[in-house]
Amino acid sequence: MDKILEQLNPEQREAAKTIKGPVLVLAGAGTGKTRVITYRIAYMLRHGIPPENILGMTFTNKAAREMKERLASLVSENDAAKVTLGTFHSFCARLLRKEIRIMGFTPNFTIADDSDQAGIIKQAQAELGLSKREEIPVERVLWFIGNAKDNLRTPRMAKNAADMDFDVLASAVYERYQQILENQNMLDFDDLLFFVYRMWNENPEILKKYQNIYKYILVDEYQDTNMVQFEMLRMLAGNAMNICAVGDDDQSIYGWRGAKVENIIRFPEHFPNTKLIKLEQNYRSTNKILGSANKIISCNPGRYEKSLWSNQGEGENLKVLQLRGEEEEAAFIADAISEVVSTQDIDYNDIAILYRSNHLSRLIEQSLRKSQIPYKLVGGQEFFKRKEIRDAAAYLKIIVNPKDDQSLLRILGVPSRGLGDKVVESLKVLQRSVFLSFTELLSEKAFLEKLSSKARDAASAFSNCINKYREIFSRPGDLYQNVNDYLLEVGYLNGLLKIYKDRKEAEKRQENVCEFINAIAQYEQRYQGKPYLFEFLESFALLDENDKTEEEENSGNAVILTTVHAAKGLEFPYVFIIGMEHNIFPHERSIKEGSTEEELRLFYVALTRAKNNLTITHSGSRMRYGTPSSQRPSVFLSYLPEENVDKIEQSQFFKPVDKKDLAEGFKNIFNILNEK
DNA sequence: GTACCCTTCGTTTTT
DNA sequence: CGAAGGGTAC
Ligand SMILES: Nc1ncnc2c1ncn2[C@@H]1O[C@H](COP(=O)(O)OP(=O)(O)OP(=O)(O)O)[C@@H](O)[C@H]1O
Repeated sequence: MDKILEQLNPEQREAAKTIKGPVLVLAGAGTGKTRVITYRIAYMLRHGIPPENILGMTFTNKAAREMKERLASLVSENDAAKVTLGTFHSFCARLLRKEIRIMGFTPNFTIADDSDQAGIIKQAQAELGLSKREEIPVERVLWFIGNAKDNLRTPRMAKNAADMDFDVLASAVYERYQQILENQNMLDFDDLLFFVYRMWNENPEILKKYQNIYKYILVDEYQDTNMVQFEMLRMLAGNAMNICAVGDDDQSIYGWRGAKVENIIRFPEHFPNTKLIKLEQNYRSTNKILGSANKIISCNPGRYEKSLWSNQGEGENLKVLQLRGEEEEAAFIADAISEVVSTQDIDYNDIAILYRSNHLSRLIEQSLRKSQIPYKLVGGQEFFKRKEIRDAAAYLKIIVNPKDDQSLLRILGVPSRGLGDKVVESLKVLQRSVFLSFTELLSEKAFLEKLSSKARDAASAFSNCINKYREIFSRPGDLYQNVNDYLLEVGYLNGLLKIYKDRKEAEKRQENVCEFINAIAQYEQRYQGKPYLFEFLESFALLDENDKTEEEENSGNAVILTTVHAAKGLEFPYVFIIGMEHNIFPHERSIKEGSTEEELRLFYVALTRAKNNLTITHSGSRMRYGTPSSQRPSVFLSYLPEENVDKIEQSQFFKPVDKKDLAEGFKNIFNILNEK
């Protein structure tokens, strides 16, 4: 038999072999769905399908990279490299670099981050002349616009559909917002998908072109696709419908950002003559863990029952511990890890610590550092949200996209260079009559004439520097060197010391910026050939830099700290779940909104990450907004099957109660008593 | 135009 | 408790 197919069970094999027509693999956790995708691609390549014709969609960029590596080990590296693998967002971004002119943008468009978005929304509301009373909070507008785009609504459609006052106002803001984005040659995250959808929808010949390229489509984590993503897939799959989706409705955990489980449930309706395949063998977890997870998910009403079994043995009971406070919890985790690593055949990188929300990692990190336990914090875009990093990125964006006024506003006064609010005001005024972007205006006579001689000199110097580096960066390569030179010459690197008066803080910020520049160097090394600056920025905007495959520090041997969301699709021999408390997991807000079913699925995902050992902790008290609050254990804990769980004290974790030891101990005590 | 002090406020989850 | 934004005093 085929070498590739040998490594699959009969059901998986069936899915891998069926390369024509729609295939849906609907199966529980750890049953080898991702493996089906990978091996199916390998099988297709072995059977002469050109790699260029294959498109694989993953949920994260990291998953795409790992799949590519796995693929390279199954087929030739060359073939693997030619398969298109990525997230919907990165796929769309790359596609738009080639095709976006038809949508009235130019290929050097930049991607708006959320601070850009917030700024534009404020500007839009100001331009509409909304008073403080009428203004809608930025987050609500953001939600409205994102929701509209996910559901294929343009500003005009949103306006037409608006009936309530709020919708009327919000869609007006949406319209302004979109106009501002267009003026600045910017797209937001959701636009990446929506633009491709509209482009294909309105230009059949372009759709046709891509249908002829991507003849075979595979999608991982299909339960977390949203409406645009589905519509894109439906269009691209066309009549041939060579599409294979894998997923698990019980692991749908992104409903809050528009993902639709119906997509996977109704796949057979959407794609007629679907071959539906179910996988029931779990290759990941012991039966104690799998049984507990099955029991948990069965507490949700109205789901499609799945039967799952495992031959990974019975395994050990789950351990549940209550700690007095959060410091104790953090200390316990560190102690437990030290113990486990020194007494069992377990490495740091076999261990993961999972939690509901990012801030819960803080104390754990401190505690691990104190115990000198190497760890790696995944996801958590804290680093990229730092002011100094975003400022540095804005300096680069302004080079790539001269129309990016948002970035210019961001960095014009950072560090202060004599160009403040007054200058910004006159830029805005002038823009109403002279239709140029802010960077262009900076070197316009009409603008410079309005300034004091001091401001004029500052503006000219600044704009000369930008123009000089725009020229330099118009060629690919030498990014590291050029970025360094540029940030130095434009006064940003040294300016940091002026901006942050506290010495220590300034140095820390400078360090961060250096790390950012190092990321550019790493990107350059990874890249085959010479990258353009815009390519790095795109990779940066798509958070590609966020989850690089483990190399670097710790030689890869480190405990993983991650949210449950970011752990989706991963597996670890030894898992800790922390902060298992009411109002944390399930989250307070989900309780208020009545969306605890998704929280329970999230808990299911957390449990099913573990292969052999699972320890769950909750704390009796926790600081909330700087004041201590007493915490109750999560209801979810009471759903666990009692026979699979040991509720233990801290001390018992370190001295497992062994019946023989116990008997021995009693004997000794009796002996001592008798002697006396 | 800039520096610093004061309030306010809020905390899911992420491509 | 911390970040971030607004307001006031140089
Ligand atoms: N046929 C098989 N033979 C041996 N091991 C397998 C087989 N199929 C899958 N596995 C192993 O089972 C584990 C889980 O596989 P995989 O990650 O593909 O499952 P999944 O269904 O995608 O999981 P999840 O639902 O959590 O994303 C992996 O370690 C994989 O190597």
